Amino acid sequence: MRLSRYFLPLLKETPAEAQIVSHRLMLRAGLVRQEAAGIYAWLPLGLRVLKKIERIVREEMNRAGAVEILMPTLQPSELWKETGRYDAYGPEMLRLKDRHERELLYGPTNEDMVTEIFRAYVRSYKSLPLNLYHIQWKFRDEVRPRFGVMRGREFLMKDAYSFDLDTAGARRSYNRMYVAYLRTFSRMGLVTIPMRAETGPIGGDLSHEFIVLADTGESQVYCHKDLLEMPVPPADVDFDGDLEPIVRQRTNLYAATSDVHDAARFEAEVPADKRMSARGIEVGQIFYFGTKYSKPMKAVVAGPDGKKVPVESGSYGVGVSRLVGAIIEASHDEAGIVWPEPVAPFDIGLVNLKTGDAKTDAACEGLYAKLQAAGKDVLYDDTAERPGAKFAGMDLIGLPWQVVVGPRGLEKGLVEVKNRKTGAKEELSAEAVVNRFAR
RNA sequence: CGGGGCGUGGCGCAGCCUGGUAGCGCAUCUGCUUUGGGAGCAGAGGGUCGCGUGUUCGAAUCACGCCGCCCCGACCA
Repeated sequence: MRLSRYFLPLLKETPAEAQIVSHRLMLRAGLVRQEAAGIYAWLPLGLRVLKKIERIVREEMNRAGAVEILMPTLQPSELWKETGRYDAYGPEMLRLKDRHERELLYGPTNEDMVTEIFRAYVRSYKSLPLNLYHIQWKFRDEVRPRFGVMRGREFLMKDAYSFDLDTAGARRSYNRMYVAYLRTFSRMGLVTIPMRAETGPIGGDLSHEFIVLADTGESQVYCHKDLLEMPVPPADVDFDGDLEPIVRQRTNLYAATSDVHDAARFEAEVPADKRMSARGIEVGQIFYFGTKYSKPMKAVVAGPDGKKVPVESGSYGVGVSRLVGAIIEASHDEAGIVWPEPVAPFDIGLVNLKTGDAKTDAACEGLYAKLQAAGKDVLYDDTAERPGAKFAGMDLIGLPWQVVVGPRGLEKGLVEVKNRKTGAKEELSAEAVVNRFAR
């Protein structure tokens, strides 16, 4: 992408409303624009990140055997009345009426609807286990939206729902999501710790929150330090096999959010030098809730004995839009964002220090073409800005690599490659740069 | 929902207390000079001060009402 033809509104000054660093940087780097409290428009650069995160989530869900669907944002009130949640959910649910005075709601979650879909088609235990997920916008009319996209009212969430014949099966489904989440967040460059958590209004009796440690996090968490060093399950982990050892390796160690924290147990179970208390951002949560929805909604299947039983379910959420903020909280410096490569909006920022200079332009065009041919996403700054402004802009938007081309280096036949994260710079020939990034 | 704060060119702010019809920096546009870490000079355009009502000869400024946004707390992916 040529910057001169792109839409990248960078802000030199920080908008007054933004308090935390990820929000400030998202506004300054032109990722999002706030349209109302907790409601954001995604600008080109932010959308690219959102899509990359979404893709990783999708790949790992599919790997774990979940099946993607897409449910609507608007739902009829009837489903929610069946489960009793229409009244129970309260003012956080946005309710509206269509022209025929029919009651609709903007979905804050989808247990009711997915259970309706399940019961409409599935009759036998032979169709189980089943895990249906979608990635869709949600709306929760939070009393107090804040922290930019970290606590928006409208947000993009991946929500998965598992269906099993019995509790043992449900436990296996839960474990699959547990392991899938470890992989998902790790691929985004995040260190997450699964923590025992309260189940909240969703219901159920087994739940873990996946927490990214960050000083600005909303949750106070307590855990065993070794959880930070746990190996991430490999890509070829067998999701049809026994995942219990992987899960237990972690759940054996103390980890809890403040809601369920037990100080006495913490001190008894964790040696003093291994105790860690910190702030964290919740980026995902998994629940097992059994027959909470299948019973009232009569989502039943015939078991091997021919008897109909309500299915055992769980739900599994990932805050996709929240992750954009969470990743920035976990990865930035004074100059701006430092994107982990897998979620960076572009792989490489190509900086032309002197547009209009024939040799510099030619060298840049050559690199731009070859790097793209090598499969890299390149943002080519071909604008007439001054070098200083270009450097500052590139650092702000945080692309992992900067390739800097100017007359001074070209005299020696060299261009500069800078690693945004380490700040390390090296001078290479244009050819060597292409080879560096070619796979 | 309780408490606090803010709303003035695109952005960041001053002016408000002590009413007299709007100012600064950045950005934008033009020209010249610059060009390896957010350039310099000269010039130009752009706002009737969130909305409404009231007080007053006169309201960005005072009063009342409304709307929007932010922060702290309780609640949540």
